[in-house]
Amino acid sequence: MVILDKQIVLQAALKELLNFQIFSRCTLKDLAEICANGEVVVSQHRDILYQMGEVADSFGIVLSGAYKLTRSSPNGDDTIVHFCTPGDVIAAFIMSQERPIYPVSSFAMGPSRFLKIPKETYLRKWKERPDLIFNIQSLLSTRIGNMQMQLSLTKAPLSVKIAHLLVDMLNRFEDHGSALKLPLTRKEIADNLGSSVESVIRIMSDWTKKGIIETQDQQIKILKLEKVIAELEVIPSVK
Amino acid sequence: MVILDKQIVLQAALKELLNFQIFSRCTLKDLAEICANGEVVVSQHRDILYQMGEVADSFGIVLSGAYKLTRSSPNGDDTIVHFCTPGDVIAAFIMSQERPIYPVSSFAMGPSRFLKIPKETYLRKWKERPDLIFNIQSLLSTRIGNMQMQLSLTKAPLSVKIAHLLVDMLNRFEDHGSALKLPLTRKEIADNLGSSVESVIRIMSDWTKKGIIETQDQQIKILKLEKVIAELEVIPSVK
DNA sequence: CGCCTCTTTGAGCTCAATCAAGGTGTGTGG
DNA sequence: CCACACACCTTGATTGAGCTCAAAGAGGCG
Repeated sequence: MVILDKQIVLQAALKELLNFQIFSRCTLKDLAEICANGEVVVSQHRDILYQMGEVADSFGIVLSGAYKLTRSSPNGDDTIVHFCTPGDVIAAFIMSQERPIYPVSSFAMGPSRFLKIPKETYLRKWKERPDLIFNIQSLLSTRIGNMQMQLSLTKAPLSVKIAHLLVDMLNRFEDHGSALKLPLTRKEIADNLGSSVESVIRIMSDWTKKGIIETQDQQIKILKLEKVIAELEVIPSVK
Repeated sequence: MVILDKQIVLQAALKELLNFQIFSRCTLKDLAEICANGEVVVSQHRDILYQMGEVADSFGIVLSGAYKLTRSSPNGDDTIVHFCTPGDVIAAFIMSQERPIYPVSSFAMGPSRFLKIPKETYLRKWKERPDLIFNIQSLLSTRIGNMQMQLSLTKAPLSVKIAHLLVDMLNRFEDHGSALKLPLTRKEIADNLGSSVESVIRIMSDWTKKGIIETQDQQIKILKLEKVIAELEVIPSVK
């Protein structure tokens, strides 16, 4: 009975996958193969999905909600390396390694769902499909592009970085209006940008006062997108 | 005659490729296929290989020397996104896109050599070889790992970042002793770490005075590796 | 010889980190 | 049900690492 349930849930998940670009050219039958022995994981806020350093025996795709990828340093503070939103793959890149190790930890941000696929399926099914690999590669290069952008912003003032992050996050959920569809705390923003919570708060409070953004229940809403984008163009005067 | 020359040069280059891990499992015959219509580009210091924003019709592998990947911002300062050393591929990740555009510019650092391969060869030969694609993917994930590491160092003091960079660069040329095998200016270090030249100089001058490093002709030599590594562990005291 | 790149040093200033303290809402165990 | 812990947000005061600006010396090159 439980097994039957799982099958049903999996079937439903497969249909969801069709919406994501990576699988846009797949049929349901394809997906059934590709996701063989897959399992839908339902996570609560702050649940851990993968632990950095563990041997990686599975990977997967974010179905709904969001997961943050963190890398913890010896002392307390960890860095958020990436926010994974629906359609994002987690750990797929390392599946082709001999004995893969998760390079980062993954935590759920709010209630989320994840389609977990065993490594074996990857080796047996994914490897044979260049089209899939390329799609993953293009996801990867998007990710790299983002990171490069972030790196090139290191010299920029904090307000620019925050603005950039908000705009970026908003773009991912284009269809859902001006509110970020995931609970994003100021601490998380700080951990992602490599700054302190207090500084982030100071800037965002300012924006809130000016009516540029609004926060309710950790759901950030951007009221005046133009103003946020204007922040991005605060380029120090060039001679 | 010229063509013959080119063929000879190419043949020699193919042999060099055998030393790199990506091709470790290839035969010379394989390589001849993979590098069909390839061409060895000889670059001088500061020569540009690829221009950010241009349509990408070729990619390739660094044979010797080094290239820096830079991303220039609207105002003057550009960021160095990656240092490519022998065995590194450039632009291979974007070859599978419809109409790829170089996302960064590539400049030679000192005299360097690059094996340039047309996009067409990629589409006809590389695509069919999952093993190659995986090797590229693993290069990519190494690159991502590095960037993540760099991101997680954003909060660290500048000295830690510099130390990290030096150790990282040294590890790439493991066999060649304690000197970095590429001309690396302080400006370039600054551009890579997102800091100012002056700050980099201040820290490195200090190290030079202490006899930890030595610079001759932009060749940085690490005299006391332990001391540099010790810098990495300057973890702010935790309560 | 003038131009360019790279390095160096000093002085002043600024952004954001740190420290400190307080507020709110939620879960949890006595 | 209260107390306590915990996660998150907020504000103020202080401080320092590193940026900016300025000025100059040292090769290398056409």
